[in-house]
Amino acid sequence: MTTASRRDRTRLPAAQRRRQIVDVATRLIGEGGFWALSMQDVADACGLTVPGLLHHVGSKDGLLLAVLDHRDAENVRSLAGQLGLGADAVGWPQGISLPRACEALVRRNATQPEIVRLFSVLQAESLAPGHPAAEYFAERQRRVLAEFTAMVTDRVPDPESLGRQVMAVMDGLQILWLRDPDGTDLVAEWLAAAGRLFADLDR
Amino acid sequence: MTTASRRDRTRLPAAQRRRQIVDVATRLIGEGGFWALSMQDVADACGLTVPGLLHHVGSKDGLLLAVLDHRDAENVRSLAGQLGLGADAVGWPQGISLPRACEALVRRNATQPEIVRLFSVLQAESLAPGHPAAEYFAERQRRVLAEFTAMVTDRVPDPESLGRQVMAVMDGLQILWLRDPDGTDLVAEWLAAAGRLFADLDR
DNA sequence: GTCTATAGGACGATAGAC
DNA sequence: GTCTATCGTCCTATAGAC
Repeated sequence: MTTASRRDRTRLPAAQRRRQIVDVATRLIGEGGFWALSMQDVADACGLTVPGLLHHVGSKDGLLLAVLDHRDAENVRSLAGQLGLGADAVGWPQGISLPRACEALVRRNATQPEIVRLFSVLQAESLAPGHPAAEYFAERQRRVLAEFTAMVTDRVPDPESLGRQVMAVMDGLQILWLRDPDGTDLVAEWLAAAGRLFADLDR
Repeated sequence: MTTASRRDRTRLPAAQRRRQIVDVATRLIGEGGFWALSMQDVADACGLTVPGLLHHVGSKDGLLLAVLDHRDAENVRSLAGQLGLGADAVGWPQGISLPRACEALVRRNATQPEIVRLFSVLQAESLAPGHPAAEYFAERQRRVLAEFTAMVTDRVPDPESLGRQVMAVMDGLQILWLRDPDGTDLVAEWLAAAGRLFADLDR
């Protein structure tokens, strides 16, 4: 348990406190999105006052970026482990087919709806030009598209188009699933869609 | 031009004033999302004070629902006209194939990115349980899925699964397109995806 | 029916003491 | 590293003028 029901009065080391703040904020943003997030709620859950919280993250936007950076690192680490690859790969796993990589990604996402909701909500929220995470998600979209495209280059007529369609289906299915978790089987829907998308891919 | 740069002092009929308010709010929500929307900004753009604005829409949530209802009506009307059908159909056009209906929808969406962004942002924002538009989008998702499913029943093995994939691709492509309008051709990407999704559909 | 004036409560952020 | 005090802005509600 990293939260505190009332005021702790404990003086934590900076790194440990920061980790606690990121964990709490990840949970709260996943529940209500970034705009609904109150610094007061985060501070309360950490046993801090609001200025105490701001001392660590600078601003509400700074808190958001800290959460996103931590999730990115966590995702890369976890996916590399799941695929039996070394954790030294800074970005995307090498030497694996796009269908296999996507399936691993979807299977992992299906086990953590709160994290998926955090990304789904923020990805759409950040379509607004001035959003604090706009540049983060723009860069992320460019990076993922480049990785997906590279994995099917020379194997299909239009690799970039297939890459976009794969991204679109994964993101779109996540939204359908989050709004109706019991009526939608994320993994099954993805595998069905993948069968159609990757039909003409030589494996 | 339905906005006012300063205070108008004009006394408009209720229906006309309401229409003006909805138009202004539609634009502002499309630019920054619902959470970033300030009632003060809406009132200013309409030449009103904030309580004057609230008299017409009741609350900020009421304003949001008024915007969504108006867009729904507008979309149905426009799509029916585009497909050469009567405007008496309350819901979805009858007697038309799913691929044709989707193509018409995508072609129309490609001409109005601001409206598409409004729906994309709100759809994701409303994944948060307490969001004022949560029930609206949940109902909308059920309705669209039922309509899509009905249009391919008895023509594919798993009509509901295909319906979900079609919804997912359309929503997902819109997000990719909105973040990179110049690098993404929404209609072309949809047609390419549709070719894969509807491959085994007897037309 | 339509609007102005005003006030309450919550939020993000800053300055400065300990 | 954490606190108290304070500011400006926002949404909402009420009372009452036209």
